[in-house]
Amino acid sequence: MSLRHGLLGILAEGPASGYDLAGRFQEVLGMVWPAQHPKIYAELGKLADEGLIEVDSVGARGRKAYRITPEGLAEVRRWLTSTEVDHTMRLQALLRSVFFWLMPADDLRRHLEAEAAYYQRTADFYRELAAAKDRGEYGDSPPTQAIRIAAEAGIRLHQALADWAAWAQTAPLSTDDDPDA
Amino acid sequence: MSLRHGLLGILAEGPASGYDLAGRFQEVLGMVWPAQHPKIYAELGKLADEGLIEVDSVGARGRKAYRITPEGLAEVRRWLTSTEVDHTMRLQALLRSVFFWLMPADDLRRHLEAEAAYYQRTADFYRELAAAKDRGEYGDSPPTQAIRIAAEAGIRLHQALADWAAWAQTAPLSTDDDPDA
DNA sequence: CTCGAACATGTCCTAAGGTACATGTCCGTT
DNA sequence: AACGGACATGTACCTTAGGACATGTTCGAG
Repeated sequence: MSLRHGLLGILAEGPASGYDLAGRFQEVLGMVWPAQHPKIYAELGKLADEGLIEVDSVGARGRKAYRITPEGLAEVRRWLTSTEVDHTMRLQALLRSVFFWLMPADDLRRHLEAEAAYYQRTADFYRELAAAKDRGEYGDSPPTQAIRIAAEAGIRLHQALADWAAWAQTAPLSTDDDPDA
Repeated sequence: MSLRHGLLGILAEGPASGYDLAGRFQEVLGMVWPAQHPKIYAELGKLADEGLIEVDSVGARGRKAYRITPEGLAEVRRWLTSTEVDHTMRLQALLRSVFFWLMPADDLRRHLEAEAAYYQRTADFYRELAAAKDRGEYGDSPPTQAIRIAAEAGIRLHQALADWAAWAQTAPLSTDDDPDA
């Protein structure tokens, strides 16, 4: 249940509406923790019921901005410092790699090339994000510095996968070329 | 819905029981695609209903070994070659890093050290696995070669995270040292 | 022969995630 | 004045994941 803490963490930066939060999860956070607006609105309702957040203001078009409460701030801090990190890494690309031997050699080559290109693109995206932060385009507030650190992980992870996909094309593997079996 | 394809892929290597599959998912696959036995038994039932696998033999202690059918094999191949890769990378450690600025500096330092140690350990685990494969301890059948490739990804990803955690300790970050707020 | 560990399969319930559906507002352009 | 796009919030439903519970068997060690 990390979504609630993700929401609390973003709200710790300042008040935001469900729509705002959905946007944030879409752009940057979405690559590391996808969340759709229905889940977000539902979770915000629960957090408000529990007193971890409260309505800050109601604006035009029914916009409801939430503000984190002291209890909510304490809860994110507790999560960050006192709970075990879940190291689960569900990567479909890696699951697929276990079954590469079932792919015709030609399809596999194309697949690895596409994968390498995708990961390289994504690594470059994070590289650009990091560069923009380093140029000071987003200021240097603590939240911005933290996102810079997260971006570095994005760069390193995706570059590692891009290099891996390139390496995999040179690795020995007898593929099963007969699709009729 | 990758679990079904994960099961089909393992069964493509040869007949296995739900218990066997749970074991396989626990050891190696578990790090990339966790699955508990209740899910596995349920999915095996569905796969059998759809004719993608069938009961191969019933042994002692109610052991039911399943065998992949030609339709099942075609389905894994279809999944591998004709479906889009889901690049979602849900990493709690990365989500947390976005909120590092909320952690007291001392807790953060300890946290990053523990994280670095964990990732280094895991990278070394995959390194040992890869070395064993390279020494030929598991033969050199196509499935073994594929697992060697997957292990390489495990090494690179976890090493990247270990290096990142070490780097993060040197990155500029004004943390919020006041837990009462 | 007894007992514990590993073998072996399953049900049930809850939580979490994802898609589709549904509704209404405000603003800028044509 | 009409319309489209971005803003904004929600409900309903279905699938997937995970933990708790439940049951019975075989085998080896003491």
